[in-house]
Amino acid sequence: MDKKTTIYDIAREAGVSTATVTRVTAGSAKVKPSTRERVQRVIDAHGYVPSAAAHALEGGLSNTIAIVMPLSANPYFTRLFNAVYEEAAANGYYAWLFQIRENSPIPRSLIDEIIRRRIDGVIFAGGIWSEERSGLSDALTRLKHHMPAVTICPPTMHPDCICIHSDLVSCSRLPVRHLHALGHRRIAFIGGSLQLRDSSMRGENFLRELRELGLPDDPAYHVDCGYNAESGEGAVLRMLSGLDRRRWPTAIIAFNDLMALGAIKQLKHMGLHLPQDMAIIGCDNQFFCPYVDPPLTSVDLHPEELASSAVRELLAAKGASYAKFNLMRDATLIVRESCGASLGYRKLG
Amino acid sequence: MDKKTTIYDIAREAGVSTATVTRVTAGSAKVKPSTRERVQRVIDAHGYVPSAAAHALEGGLSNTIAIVMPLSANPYFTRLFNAVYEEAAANGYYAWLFQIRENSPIPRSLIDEIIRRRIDGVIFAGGIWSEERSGLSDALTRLKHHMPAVTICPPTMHPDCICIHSDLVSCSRLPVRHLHALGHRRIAFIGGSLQLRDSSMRGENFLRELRELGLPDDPAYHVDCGYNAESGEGAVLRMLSGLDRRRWPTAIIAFNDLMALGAIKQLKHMGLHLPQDMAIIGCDNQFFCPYVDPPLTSVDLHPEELASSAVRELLAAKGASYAKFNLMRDATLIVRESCGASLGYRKLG
DNA sequence: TTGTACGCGTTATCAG
DNA sequence: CTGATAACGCGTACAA
Repeated sequence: MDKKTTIYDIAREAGVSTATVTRVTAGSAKVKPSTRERVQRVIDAHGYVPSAAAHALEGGLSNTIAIVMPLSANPYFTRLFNAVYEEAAANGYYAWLFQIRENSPIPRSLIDEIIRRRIDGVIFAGGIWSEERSGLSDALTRLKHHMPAVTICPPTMHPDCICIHSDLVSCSRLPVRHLHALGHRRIAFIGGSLQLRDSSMRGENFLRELRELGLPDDPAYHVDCGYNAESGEGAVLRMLSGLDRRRWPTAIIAFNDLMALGAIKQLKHMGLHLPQDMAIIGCDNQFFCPYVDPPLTSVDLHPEELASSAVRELLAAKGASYAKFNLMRDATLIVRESCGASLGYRKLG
Repeated sequence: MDKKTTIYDIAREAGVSTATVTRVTAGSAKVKPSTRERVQRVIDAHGYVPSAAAHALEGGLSNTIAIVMPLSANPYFTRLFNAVYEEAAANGYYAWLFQIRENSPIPRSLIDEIIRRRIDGVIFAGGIWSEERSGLSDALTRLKHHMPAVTICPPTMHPDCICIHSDLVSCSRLPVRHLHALGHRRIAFIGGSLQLRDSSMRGENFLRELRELGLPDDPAYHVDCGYNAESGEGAVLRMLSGLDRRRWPTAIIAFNDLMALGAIKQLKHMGLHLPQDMAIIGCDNQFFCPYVDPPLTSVDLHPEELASSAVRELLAAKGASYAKFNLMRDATLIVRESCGASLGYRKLG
């Protein structure tokens, strides 16, 4: 690493003033071609690039938005981030990802860091936060004076953020009604922890749907667990082994596709044939769904659209004093074979 | 957004000098407790946080490393990034992800941006770059004067980077020898484009292994295609439909697990039983491998270790004029059921 | 077309 | 313990 060359070095070596160097780098004002060329030569020779820090200090913007998400291997978050990155880029911004440990609160120091760097706005994503324990509320309050914030997670009442979320009602309704229409009567839900906001809301909605259809809302059909494939495996094992075979559900809805993957493995391991012996529906419509055996029916929450809306709203809110509002995106059921629809028969639960 | 409050505002309102405010925020020097408390109160009231830009200008560091990767849904890159992020955090750094379009060269403007922001070092990841067409070489040359660089991809001869890579020989050898030991004689490889560096090296190594074992290196057993599940599907279809059934391979090695996923779907669709009728081995040992039917045997390239080594070497290289060197990490074969090992029989090709 | 001089927000140095 | 002040690198008025 050479010791950093500054605009002064360039100016001196090219025999011009710093102002002229700026004129060349910014490409803006008129500079005599011969001068411009001479300066450019020196710039190239040194590989000189103006410092963003000095520029920002001088009034330039950081052109950066932050996104805060749980550190997770779940591709849902990759999709979310990629879409944020793309939409930001389309608007001339860079997206900076800050990760937090799953199930631990947003560190105060992280928010400080984001403020320190004078970032233009923040997106908080990750449905699994319980608002109270997550520190989200604190974070929004502290951020309030500095930059706009958007959340992509279950609706928040906090006044200092725009809140973009999936339609958690249709997210439960779609698979339940679909299974019901196929003739299923005993439907189970394996979902993340009831302690956490997103999964408990989904769980509640699930139960409401069952009741509306007059189906049994047996607590044994609702298993609390983690969020990955392994959790799905364990959940199915626990649920079925605790139940007399005649009371087994005929269909399972999983909180996400990872869990569905685990559930399928466990069901096959127990000798069941899918979807004949058990229908299953996941959530997130991940890339692997068409490749699961049987191909996995799943609810698509359209994370890419949530993400691009989030970026647009964030940038629109910038500078202006923005009003809090919620924006909801429909869910879509993508029917494949794991729910048995293609069998063309109506199961009688 | 309030108009930004500066250290001057705090100083004035607390009736002290800016120096004292710094002493309070930095927590370093001695300040009379009563003064400190008074200043802190004003700071809290305004939610004041010192600007990183001004700090950097004054000589402070950015404490940021960049990682440049292809924009991809492949979870391999998520694992890589997450590990970089964690290792960086463990060393007091933030990792900033910059994405580039798959198969397009690294934009000059991106490198400029990274220099502009005075980032402390860069990691380039993504095995699929052909060095010449990727602009990697240019990028390294331009970066040379500004910050150290580490690549995580096939070994580069470029003098201005530390190069960390997987052992591409064992990556081909492990699955080929394993299948050979199981009795397979006609082994195929479906790999990314031969145009690109990583896949062509893997392809060559694959052929060399076949020859060393005296197996047929029929060109029909080597299909060129993309990198996702869909590509895998197509590759299998093209390969098998172009081949007399008696000449079909008895085993397929896929460039990565995504392609293996697609291959498996296509093979089942053609009515084959796995692994009896066809063994298959993937690469990357992704989270879904144990949940594929049959569970997918895969080569683990240990991306997390590549990533953390990259960060450590990068930080070690910082400031010092560093020497170019290569660092190679072994691959590991994770045997599951898709290669038929558990069948305990030796197939005679 | 070009140069001079100041301000941006911080920290560090040095004097009190 | 505290305050005044000089950098830090850049862009931008304003002047020439």
